[in-house]
Amino acid sequence: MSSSHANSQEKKKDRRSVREESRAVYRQAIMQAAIQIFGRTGFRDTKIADVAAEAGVATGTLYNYFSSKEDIFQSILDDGRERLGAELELLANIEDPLVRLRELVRVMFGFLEQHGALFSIYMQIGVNPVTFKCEADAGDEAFRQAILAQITAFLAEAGARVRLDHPSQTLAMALGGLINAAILAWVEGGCQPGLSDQTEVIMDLFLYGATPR
Amino acid sequence: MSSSHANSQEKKKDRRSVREESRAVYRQAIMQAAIQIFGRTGFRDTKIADVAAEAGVATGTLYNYFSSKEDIFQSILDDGRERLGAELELLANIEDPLVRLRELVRVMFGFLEQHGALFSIYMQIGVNPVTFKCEADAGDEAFRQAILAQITAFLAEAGARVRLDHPSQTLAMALGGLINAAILAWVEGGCQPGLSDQTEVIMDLFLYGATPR
Amino acid sequence: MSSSHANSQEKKKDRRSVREESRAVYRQAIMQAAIQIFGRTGFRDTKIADVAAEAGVATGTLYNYFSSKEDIFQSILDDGRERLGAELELLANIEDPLVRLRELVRVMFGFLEQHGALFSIYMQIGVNPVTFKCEADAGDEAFRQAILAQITAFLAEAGARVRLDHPSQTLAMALGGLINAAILAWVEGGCQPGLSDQTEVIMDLFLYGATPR
Amino acid sequence: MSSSHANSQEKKKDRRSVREESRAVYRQAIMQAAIQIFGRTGFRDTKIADVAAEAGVATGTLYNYFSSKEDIFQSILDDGRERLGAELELLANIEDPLVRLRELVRVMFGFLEQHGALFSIYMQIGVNPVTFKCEADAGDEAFRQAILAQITAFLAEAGARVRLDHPSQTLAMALGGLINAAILAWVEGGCQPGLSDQTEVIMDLFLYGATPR
DNA sequence: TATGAATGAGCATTCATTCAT
DNA sequence: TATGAATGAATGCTCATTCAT
Repeated sequence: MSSSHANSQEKKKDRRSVREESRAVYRQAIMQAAIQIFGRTGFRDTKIADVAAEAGVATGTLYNYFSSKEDIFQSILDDGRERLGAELELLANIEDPLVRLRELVRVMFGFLEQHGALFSIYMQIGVNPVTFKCEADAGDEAFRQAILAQITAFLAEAGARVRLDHPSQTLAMALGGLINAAILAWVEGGCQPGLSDQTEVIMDLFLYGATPR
Repeated sequence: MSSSHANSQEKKKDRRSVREESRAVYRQAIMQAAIQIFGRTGFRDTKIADVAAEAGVATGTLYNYFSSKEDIFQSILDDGRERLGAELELLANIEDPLVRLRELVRVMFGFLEQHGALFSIYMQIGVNPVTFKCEADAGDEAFRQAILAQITAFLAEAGARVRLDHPSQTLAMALGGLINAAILAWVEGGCQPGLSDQTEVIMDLFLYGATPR
Repeated sequence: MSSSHANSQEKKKDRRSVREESRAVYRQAIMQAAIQIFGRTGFRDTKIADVAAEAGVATGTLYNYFSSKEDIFQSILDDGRERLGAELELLANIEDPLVRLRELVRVMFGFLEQHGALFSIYMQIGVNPVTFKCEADAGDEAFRQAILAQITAFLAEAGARVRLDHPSQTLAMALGGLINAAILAWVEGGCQPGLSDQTEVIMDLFLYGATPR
Repeated sequence: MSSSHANSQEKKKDRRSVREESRAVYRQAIMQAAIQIFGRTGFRDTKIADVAAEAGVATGTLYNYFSSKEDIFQSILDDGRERLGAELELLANIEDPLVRLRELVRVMFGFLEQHGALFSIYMQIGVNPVTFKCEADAGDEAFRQAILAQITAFLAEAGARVRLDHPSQTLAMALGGLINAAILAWVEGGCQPGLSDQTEVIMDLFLYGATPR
């Protein structure tokens, strides 16, 4: 009897965990599909039906996992931020601030290479603060600012090893621009592998400029 | 009689030119209105009715001057490109390629300051080649490339006055990134006057980098 | 010239009044159609598309005249209330309160005979205070109460000509019940002409009861 | 062995009757829950999920006991009719037809007081023969008619003790209207206890009318 | 048999475009 | 040619029902 009881409990647990796992799997599948479609078509032009089709589920199913089209979009952004944020946190161990800066660039490039489609979602809001309205970009703008703040802090920590006749913010903005330019070129080139290799080039131009020494 | 005939012809001409002028005035009014609304609301979220209201005409009237919502949008872009292109052509007179480069930056910044609302239209397509689909961005991407090509040419013309261990395209891309960064910061700051003043800063960072000499 | 000017003004006026008239015609046509369909199908089961079809217009057209499905429903109720209210006001001239009461019954019966379909709309909210929730019934419940209040007042004015061992409100409630019963029977009988003829019967039963004198 | 056999048969019986009892318990629980929710929200606005939640079962379970949402609704009505019918049958013992009539009113009032929520379900179809369409109201309309027929019969049985210048049906209809009015007032007053006390008032007004003797 | 997630038909509303005046 | 009302296709979301576990 006790075994049967234990068994029943076990089954319940199993069922629950199976269900939870299944939920996670569905959520991920939907988000992956949505990343593809949003990335390809843009938020407004994406039809929920298309996302469902890409995910291989019925439209109604989406609403068992997300409350609305916007919720899906937000969840993708949040998820991406979380992942990138986690990767960036690992940089804290690096002693030298300029090395840390270089690795930050490398991490971002690596992240984009891994999550190409996700990136174009970011493009829809991150690069264009004017177009995309309040609802959706709040969190993301904060994230952009957070990265810029980190770059600024690294530069400040570098002290006299970088120029002091421009404020750290200005230098950070410049590096941000160079990173974006590399990304843009990479996207235009069709997202071919090798973005990470641009790290050295970007850092070289950032640190030493276009003039020969 | 001949005078009367001449008169009649003149009248016809007048009438025709008056009509043409009137058409041009309407077109301009509609485009101005559309720039405001598109800039404020984004392409997809803009309603034709709002553009018409802003322009002070009936919705049907728009379709006497433009064939569709997209046509209006495209016309705005073409118009802007034409104007900026004309301003950039004036640079040809400048001898020194690096001075020419600096003035190119200044011209772009000046243009943006003058056409703030127009700029955010550009944002909707120019900065994000991924999102905005084929129909609309063809012309604009070409324009972007044209500017980059010009920058590249200027840099090539500068010969050994710039580093030769990176291809001119790479340097051009870097300058493009710095320009974009400055623009982005300007927009985030609320498009306050003074963007042109960033020309020196951008060129300084581009040419000499972040490392003290 | 002045004549031409006057003419132009006239035309404008004409156009405006024609337009206003046209608007009114459309509104009425849509409301009539909606009365039919709501009456036949009930609020929830009525599809906007059906109303539009019945009215002979496109679905979008409805929204040029009403802001929502509920707005159409409300407008029908308001309109009906207004008409019935106007008819009831004419009773004020009648001296004898009991005659006035009888004529009130006759007016209500006559109104229903004229607006049969409209009646079943009333049924959807008026008779069932429990089911139909807050949004829609506020105005109508108030109207019901207003009529009951009027009946109550007439009875009070009748003084000792009616029984004083029950409060006027109770008597009014009873008369209301008799009216409703007659209406119900009339509806069940297929809304055949002759409802007004029930006035005397209802008043007779109300005043003298079921017991022979 | 035979005992074991008998035992086994007994067990089967037990098991079956246990199962049947269990089925009945579930059915009742679901119907009770549905009465609450339907009464609160109305048929169309009630979600099966809400009924299931109120009943404390899964949505799928409902469909093991009822074939559809409408089936649940119908079952509630049938059940209520059955119960009320049973109570009304007890009146048969009463000799005097007018006393029987009075007790019929009392039984109905008592039934409503006991089954308040059920009542508002009745309201959704019983009082409004126009709105609620054929599928659902057939049974109920029949029941309404059955009650009216009973009232009519009682009145006919009363012979000259009631007025003969109106057909019994008309008198029955009048009493039905008075009953409804009392119910309506009771509902509007929030279903406070004491509805049964209205029996005397209703009968008094029905029998003697509003005119003092 | 209970479960609860998947299903997908159904529907109110929007808005670019057309067209009669 | 200007007008602005009519048009109707398009789409996000709901929820009764089914079904695999």
